[in-house]
Amino acid sequence: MAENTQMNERQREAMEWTEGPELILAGAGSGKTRVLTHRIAYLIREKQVSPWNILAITFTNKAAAEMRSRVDALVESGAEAIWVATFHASCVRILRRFIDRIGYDNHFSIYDSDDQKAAMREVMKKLNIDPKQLRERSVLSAISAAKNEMIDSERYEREAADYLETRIAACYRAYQDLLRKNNALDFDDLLLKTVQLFEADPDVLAYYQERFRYIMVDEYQDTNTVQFRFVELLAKKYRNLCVVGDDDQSIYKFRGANIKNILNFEQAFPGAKVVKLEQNYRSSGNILDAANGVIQNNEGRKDKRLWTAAGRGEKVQLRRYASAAEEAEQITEEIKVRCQDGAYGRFAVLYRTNAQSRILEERFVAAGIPYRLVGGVNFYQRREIKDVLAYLKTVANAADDLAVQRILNVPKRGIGAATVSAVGSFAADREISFFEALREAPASGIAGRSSEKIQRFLNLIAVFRRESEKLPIADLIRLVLEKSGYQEALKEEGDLEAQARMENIEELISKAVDFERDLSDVSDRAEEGLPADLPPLDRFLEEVALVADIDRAEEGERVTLMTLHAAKGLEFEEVYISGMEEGLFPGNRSIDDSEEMEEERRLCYVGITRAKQRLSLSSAKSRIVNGELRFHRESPFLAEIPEELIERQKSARINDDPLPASGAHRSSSYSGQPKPAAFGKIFQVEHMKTLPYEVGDRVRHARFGVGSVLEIKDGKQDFEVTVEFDELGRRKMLAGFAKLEKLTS
DNA sequence: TCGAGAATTGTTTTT
DNA sequence: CAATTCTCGA
Repeated sequence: MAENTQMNERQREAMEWTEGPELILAGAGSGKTRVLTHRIAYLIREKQVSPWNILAITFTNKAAAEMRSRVDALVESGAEAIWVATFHASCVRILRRFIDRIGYDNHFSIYDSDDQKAAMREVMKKLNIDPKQLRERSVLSAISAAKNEMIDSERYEREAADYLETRIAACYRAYQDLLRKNNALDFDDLLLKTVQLFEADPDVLAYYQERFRYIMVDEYQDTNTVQFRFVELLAKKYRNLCVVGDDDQSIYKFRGANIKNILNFEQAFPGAKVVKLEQNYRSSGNILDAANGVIQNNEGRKDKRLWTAAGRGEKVQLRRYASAAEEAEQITEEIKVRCQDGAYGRFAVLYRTNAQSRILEERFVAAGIPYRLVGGVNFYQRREIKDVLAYLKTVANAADDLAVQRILNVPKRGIGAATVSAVGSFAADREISFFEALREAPASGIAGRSSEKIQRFLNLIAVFRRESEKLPIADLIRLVLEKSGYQEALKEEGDLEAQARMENIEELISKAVDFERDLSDVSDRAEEGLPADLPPLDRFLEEVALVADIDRAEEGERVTLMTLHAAKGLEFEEVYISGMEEGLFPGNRSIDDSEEMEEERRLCYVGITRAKQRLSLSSAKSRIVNGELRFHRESPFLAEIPEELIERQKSARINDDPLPASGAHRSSSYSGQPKPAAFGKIFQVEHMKTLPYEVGDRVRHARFGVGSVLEIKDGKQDFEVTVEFDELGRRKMLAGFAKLEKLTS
């Protein structure tokens, strides 16, 4: 929505209420970000509030960045002083400064989910718990749930009701000890420790209460109990708390989001002003009514109904296909037909699970339609990136045993599991860190034959540490790659995958360059009187820990492919939601649980309301899930859309054999059956015969620049394309990975 | 100690 | 189906 259009009455009312608690119930597409940003500008301009006293909290980095730039555009001066950050980033900032007050070291590492898994594995080994009996995953999620509810390990132990919980309690305690020993916090700890800090140290709390006199929280329906407490504590003194949310868009229950936070806001903050934003500026009437039709089946929601001044628009398209392959093919085809002007950015294809993206991607590549895949495997989770980061972490925080262990034998140095466990138990005996144990190992003969190799490793790290003092991070990474032999090992592998890894590392390096440039630009920390002693490397690692994905340049017009969750907060002219099937969306687990069903329904509501002009919902009669062919009926949500809004089409390829009755078996899996001959034959992708370019074409690569295609070879999974780049010379790459763009000139 | 091949296992969704 | 873990031979 354009920033300069007039605000409607409700929006203005919400904006102008600045003193005391306020709940803004902002339906999808009702302009809530607009209200928030204008409210900030209003506080500063009309109410003479210092930007310094404003805190705006979001959930995602994307949302924070978006809000930041819109506020910057609106506020003429002093905008940098406004704190706009995610919950996690805010907490890190506070903890870096004050966590020593509750007995931690300010230089803590932040563990991501992989680190957590590794830590838990170690814990369970130590406690002699069979990982088959009790999965580390489920222990971790139990711990996470506990932390979200602010239950520490002691209390968990006390309240453990059965044997299983007792075991988990033991893991919890040991896990927490391990993190503590490694000087690390996990994501949940960031919030929990901040709240504990506030509760333990009135001075710190008072400092931040005074600082943040005006607090705004976006996506309030997604807050969990710790987050609520965090906000509640901060707002306690001035009570200028404004939360914006939509209970119908609460889709993160699995992550501890407590929908009661929004439903009971008025009880928690008596005298709260409540404003409902119900006018939708995004979708056409039919789409909006479809959304309303679905969501009204949920109970226990705040009463509201979105309306629009726009016309009916096109009807909602409902499609039924014979197979997931056909679905993907038809969606691709339709987009191609509907997009004559090449403005592919208008389209998005949404789905329930990331696994569904692959089949779509294949078709997009085959059709030569540019697309952008959001989510999936995080950039920072890739092996090579984690390896490099582990080197950096080792340099920055030698107490981070996990990082040290990760790189000790990467690349291969002939230091194996036997040595690691010997050094590990040596470290445990002496109560020293793994790294220190490594240092002493050669002398005390612990490591035996590996002593020399360990010594070489230690020297390597010592060099890095020395150099890290004076080198920019990017150069340090290059040094690590070279001296550690990592680069050479990759080169030796020599295949395209190795090259892709190298490219990713290059991307990390350029990220580091950007980071340090930004750092020298404006340092918002400096003016806050933060001890400037936090070295750039530490800050870089911190940033990287809190950012899920690298923001790849969004150059060019591309169709967006992403999960429904990732789509929240976005909008597109035309939206395709694929896989509208019972058993997939809603998932099998949700079907006999009404709370889960409501969550899925909200997710469906979120998906529908992303569409501005045209919405297409499709399902496939058969689809391969986890390697087995499954048959699904249409999602029950489709039946909740009023018939008169719908335009239906059914694939001619569907035969009308009835599907088995629903209650018969919960998973309608037919895995044992022989495949009908029709499958595979008809839908076989004729091996991506169509790349959008051919030999001799001029193409552009996101980073390598412009070049000419020399050769296209039919590889195992993808085409191998050789390009002669003008600047960088000859490179071989996978077509799917390199995403080359044909130049028309 | 390491790599290749076999076996097994799993799914939501993410800061 | 694909990613991870396991097992075994060298």
